Amino acid sequence: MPGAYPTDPAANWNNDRFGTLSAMSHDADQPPVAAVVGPTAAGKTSLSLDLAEALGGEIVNTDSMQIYRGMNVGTAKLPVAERRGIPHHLLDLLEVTEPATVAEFQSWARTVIADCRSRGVTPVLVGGSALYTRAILDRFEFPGTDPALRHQLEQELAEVGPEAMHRRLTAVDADAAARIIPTNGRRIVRALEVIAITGRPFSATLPELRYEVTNAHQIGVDIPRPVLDERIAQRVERMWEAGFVDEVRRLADHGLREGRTANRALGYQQVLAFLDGTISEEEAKAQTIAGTRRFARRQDSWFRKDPRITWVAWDDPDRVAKAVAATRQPAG
RNA sequence: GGGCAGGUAGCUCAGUUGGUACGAGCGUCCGCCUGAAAAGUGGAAGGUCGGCGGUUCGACCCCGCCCCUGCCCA
Repeated sequence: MPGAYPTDPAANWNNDRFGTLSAMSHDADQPPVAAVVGPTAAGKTSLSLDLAEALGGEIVNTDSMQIYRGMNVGTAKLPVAERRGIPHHLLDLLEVTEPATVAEFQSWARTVIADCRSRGVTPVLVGGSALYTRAILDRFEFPGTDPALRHQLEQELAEVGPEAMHRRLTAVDADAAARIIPTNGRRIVRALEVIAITGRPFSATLPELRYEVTNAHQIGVDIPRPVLDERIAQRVERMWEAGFVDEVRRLADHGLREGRTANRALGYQQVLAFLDGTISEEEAKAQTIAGTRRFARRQDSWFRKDPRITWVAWDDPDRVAKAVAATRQPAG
């Protein structure tokens, strides 16, 4: 199984991190942008391949974890041999020790999208990271970040707790504080960071549902929860059979534990706990299944409230045709 | 056949010296989310306290019988 994936990014055509920079055109004639969304294990990958083939498109990964080199089995990354010769972008760009961030991903993805379109190719985005997809397609502007400051705030959070930090936030920005629940330390820290950096109130909130990228279309894979739950259990089972534990062990040797984001990935964090002796292997597997189901429900609630998404049933025989039709609809 | 322990929310278990179940974790459902998003976080709905009978003003908690589960002795 290992070896089925590119290990040397330079030899892999996925690695277009420094791809052609072409300004995003607002020309309505250019190819549309398709995005296949939905919960994990619903069948996004397969639909996206069919869609890309039908449209002569290329795949753009919008999955926050498949961007990591070496994280293959656990992220259900499609092996090169199964990609049907279709170019796949934004895979295997980072080492597990490197943090991934939405802002960076947004910029990479937009560059790739513009590049595809400039060549007359339809980008087909695929991934279950709802925030990433929205950050790419909608109008998102991220205030900067300051690692040192962030670190300091997190230190304080660990010491005094979220409520105390929240009171601090209230003092400097009552409006922002009112919108953040006092127990959500993560968001409180980010708000304080942004305020410190910009010297202005933390006004960053989710923008309205409006495409910033022209002629974009989202296709959601609709699947009943009982079916999805079963598929998740089977997928995790197969991951184990495919050597998932070995993959994690190998990545652990490459610093997975020291990472900021990669080691939080579903399955990886559980297997790490198993390797550290905190839980048994069976518990690791069970927790991976449970965690993935929980995640799938969270994804669902994100996508469900986006009325722009065209939903197609996971098992609809005409789903590809429907996805093609949705992508070819006039922009709007 | 006898003994012991236990049968309380979908699951694992707290709890009431008899006065309307104070429950908890998990799950389920619903929600929030701008540089960790496969992360982080809030809320809600769920129980005739194994069954039948008795004692009592009143029982999930006491008594009797029965059923089920686990362990032990024959």
